Amino acid sequence: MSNSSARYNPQEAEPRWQRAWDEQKLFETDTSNDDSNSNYYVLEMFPYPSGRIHIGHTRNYTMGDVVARYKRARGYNVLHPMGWDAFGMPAENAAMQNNVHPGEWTYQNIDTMREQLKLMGLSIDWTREFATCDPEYYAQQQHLFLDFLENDLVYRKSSKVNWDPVDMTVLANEQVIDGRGWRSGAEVEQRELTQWFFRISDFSEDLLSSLDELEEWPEKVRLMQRNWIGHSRGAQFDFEITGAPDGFDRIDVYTTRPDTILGATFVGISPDHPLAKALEEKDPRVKDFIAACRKIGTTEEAIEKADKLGFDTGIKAQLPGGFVDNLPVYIANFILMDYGTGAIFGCPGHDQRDHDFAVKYDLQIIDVFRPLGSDRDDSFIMPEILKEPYVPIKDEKVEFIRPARGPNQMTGQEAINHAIDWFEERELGEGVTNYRLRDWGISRQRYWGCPIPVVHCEKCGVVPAMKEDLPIRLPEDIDFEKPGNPLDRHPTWRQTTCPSCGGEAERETDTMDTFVDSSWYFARFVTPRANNPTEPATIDRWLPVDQYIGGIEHAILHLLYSRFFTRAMQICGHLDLKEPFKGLFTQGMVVHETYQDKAGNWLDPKEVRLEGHDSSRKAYKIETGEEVSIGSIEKMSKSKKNTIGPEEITRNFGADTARWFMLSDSPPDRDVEWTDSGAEGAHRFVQRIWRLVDTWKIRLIDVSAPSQDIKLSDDANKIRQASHKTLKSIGEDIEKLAFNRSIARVHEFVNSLSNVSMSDRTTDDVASAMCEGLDFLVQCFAPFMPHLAEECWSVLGHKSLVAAEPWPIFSENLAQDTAIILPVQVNGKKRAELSISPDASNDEIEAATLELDVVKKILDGAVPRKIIVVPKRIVNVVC
RNA sequence: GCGGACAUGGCGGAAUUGGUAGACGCAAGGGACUUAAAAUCCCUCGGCCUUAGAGCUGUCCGGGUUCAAGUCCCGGUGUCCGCACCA
Repeated sequence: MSNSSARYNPQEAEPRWQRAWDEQKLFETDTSNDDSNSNYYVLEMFPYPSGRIHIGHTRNYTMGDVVARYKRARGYNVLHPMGWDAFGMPAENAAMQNNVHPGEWTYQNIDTMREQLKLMGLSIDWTREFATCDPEYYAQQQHLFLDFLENDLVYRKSSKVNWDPVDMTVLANEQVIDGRGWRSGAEVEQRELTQWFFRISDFSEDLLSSLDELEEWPEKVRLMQRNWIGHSRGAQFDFEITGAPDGFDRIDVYTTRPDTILGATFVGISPDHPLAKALEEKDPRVKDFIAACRKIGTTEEAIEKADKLGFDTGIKAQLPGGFVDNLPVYIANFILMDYGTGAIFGCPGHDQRDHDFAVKYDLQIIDVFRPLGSDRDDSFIMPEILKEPYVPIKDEKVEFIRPARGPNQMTGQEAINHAIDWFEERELGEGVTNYRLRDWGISRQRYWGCPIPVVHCEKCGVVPAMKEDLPIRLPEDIDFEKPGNPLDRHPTWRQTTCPSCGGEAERETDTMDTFVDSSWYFARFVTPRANNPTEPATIDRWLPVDQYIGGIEHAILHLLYSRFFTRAMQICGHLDLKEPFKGLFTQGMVVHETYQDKAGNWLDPKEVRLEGHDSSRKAYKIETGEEVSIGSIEKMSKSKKNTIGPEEITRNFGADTARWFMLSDSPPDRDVEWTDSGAEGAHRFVQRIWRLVDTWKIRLIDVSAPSQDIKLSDDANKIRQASHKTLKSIGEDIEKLAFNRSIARVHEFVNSLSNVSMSDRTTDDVASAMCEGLDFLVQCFAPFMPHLAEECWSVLGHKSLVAAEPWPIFSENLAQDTAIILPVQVNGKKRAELSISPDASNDEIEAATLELDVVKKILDGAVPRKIIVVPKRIVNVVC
């Protein structure tokens, strides 16, 4: 069966070993054990079934697979599942374009992609597979929704929402990027709709402060989440107002700079502020102004260009006690209703935006503090004098000129705290913490999503579905002829009875945001067929996920939602922890060169022939011979045609080569450039290992690895030292996910084993050390190239599967060198090397150093001032 | 504007966290084997040099600390990323 030819044939061997693993059910995990210390959960972000696996997926899953196989060898009970994030717009788009049911399209894609993934030889427990569009899964999600409803974690409100006019659905704030829909790219409009919201903002403080404990997360992701949650500390207080409509006698404002209150020269309110709305009804000019504000788009460009617009309402504001007085109240387009109170005071002396506004509307500019050492005089300063606002950096000390006369110095932060105290002492206002994070709107006006399990009853209002009625299934017979939500116009699906009164009622036709589906799937994998969302007895032995791996693009949305969901599930008793992912790793993308012809059309790498190298490289279109330009290296994308399919690589070189190449060279968190020569190089290495093993197999038939206590010849000992050293460093590097370094160590090990010549004169102890060395080698690269490893393992005479073997036992003693080489510096410059026993004392090293010819020559009889010996590192002679 | 990260040969990147800079790989050049090609094996591969040496120089630029700096400190430059009318 195994081929004994000089070349390894992955096309033949890979499926054979995949079958062997399957037959032994090697990767099926028993989650019911009660020894949670030996459990290890490694998970890669599950894919959307778009149709084909792309190379980026492959890199992601290979990383997880290396960890899974390594941890399994280290004796852990490893859980490594796979599923499908299967609801979403593309299925509906396909339905509209090709007249195919979204479900059919999705499940066909899943079948294709599962086959593609299986070619990679991943150690996945496929018995746990599910798709989020399986009714069995979304039934449990509906169950969670009802629990959330009971625990007041979800609510309904009418609000202005982001409406994507192309996808014809609502988007969460997180899904609006530069004012455009994250999927469609269409400019988002504002609409008033009644929507379901998850109370994520109630958890702002916890979500923020717990980030500090996520030590195995990249600092970058934690920082992005910190910024997104957006903590700010300030003061909230009321202005009294005069001249306003009945019922309005004060304006509540929020500020992070209460220390500038004495420089306030106007008050501004949002066009959506209740007071603005009241004024709008009485005064057509206000109505016109507000309409003008709404017209301005929310895109970045629009905001950049937009002028600061203000409308003087004629109302005057003052702080009780007369500290500031007679401030004009403006409606201003730059004030957001959903941050703080929707109203501010303006201090043009110390804020750029307020300054712009003041200049435009000719308002007073007053400064409150100035840089230390400034000799400006203590007086009101008009716009022409204070051309720029003075905005000190946070820790900068400033000198206050109001209210105190004379020196009054403190840093910005001290001043803010001081001002909050000032407000509180006078009972004018209070310190308030604000967050940027808004509640998560989850209603989507789409078909292909999880139905929200509630009904609308004329008599009883909004009534939750009964848990025994779950799942509320999506109807199969749907019509995609018209845009919008097909559930809305389905002839019968909406009609139901009210669970409360039994009368006629209508189903909710909105479905849940697909980010809900991915917010708890990791928990479901532990007991994927349970009759409840989780099995509390089992789940806490497996969560949190020990190592989660995925793209940085999910740094905010998915990872923040999952953290919220875990907390919400804890409140509902489905599990008992707050943080779902203990270790997080964000992997880089696979990128490729781009090619473009004269007309600007992108070309597939397969259509291009390359010539020359370095700066004289040229590319030609194979079909026409026309020279085409070589563009930048970019993320693989269909639009730029610079994609390479995983099958293509598997067909040419086998899965192991692809796996090896994608983890070589580039550190896993950085992008890796796919190049043909790199892939060929990886394949050459596969064959090189095969030759090494194949060469030695005959000689090793009657030999076994040397036992620990046996003394070996120097040659044999060197091999044994290299084996144990390599074993250690590869293990450490895999633990750190430094796959590129592990791979370099494997290369070095192969280089050194290849230097051992096999001849008739090879002694038995060398052969014995080689026996151990080759076993170690195969086990070390097995997590990376599992098929080749099995083939080598079997050729080396083992009856077992290497995938089921424990990691070899490392011995510190055997890794110990008999002599080490110390670099010798004189005045910090390397001049010589010293070969010496590793346990030589510093005195012995000093003495040996001074005996070196080079050192003697340089010293020329002089006595060195100092000799620095760093054990096992370096010697430096100072003279 | 605010916040953050990074900068090492022709290229991707190592460097035990202050201790031999350039591991390992890719590309390139030379040689061996072969009728030839592929495959394989061996050698060279940061720069400089009328002194080819255990020589000088060299990790974005300019300073500093240290016996010793790619690594630490101060000041610049450049690139990339996140957020952004957030009061």
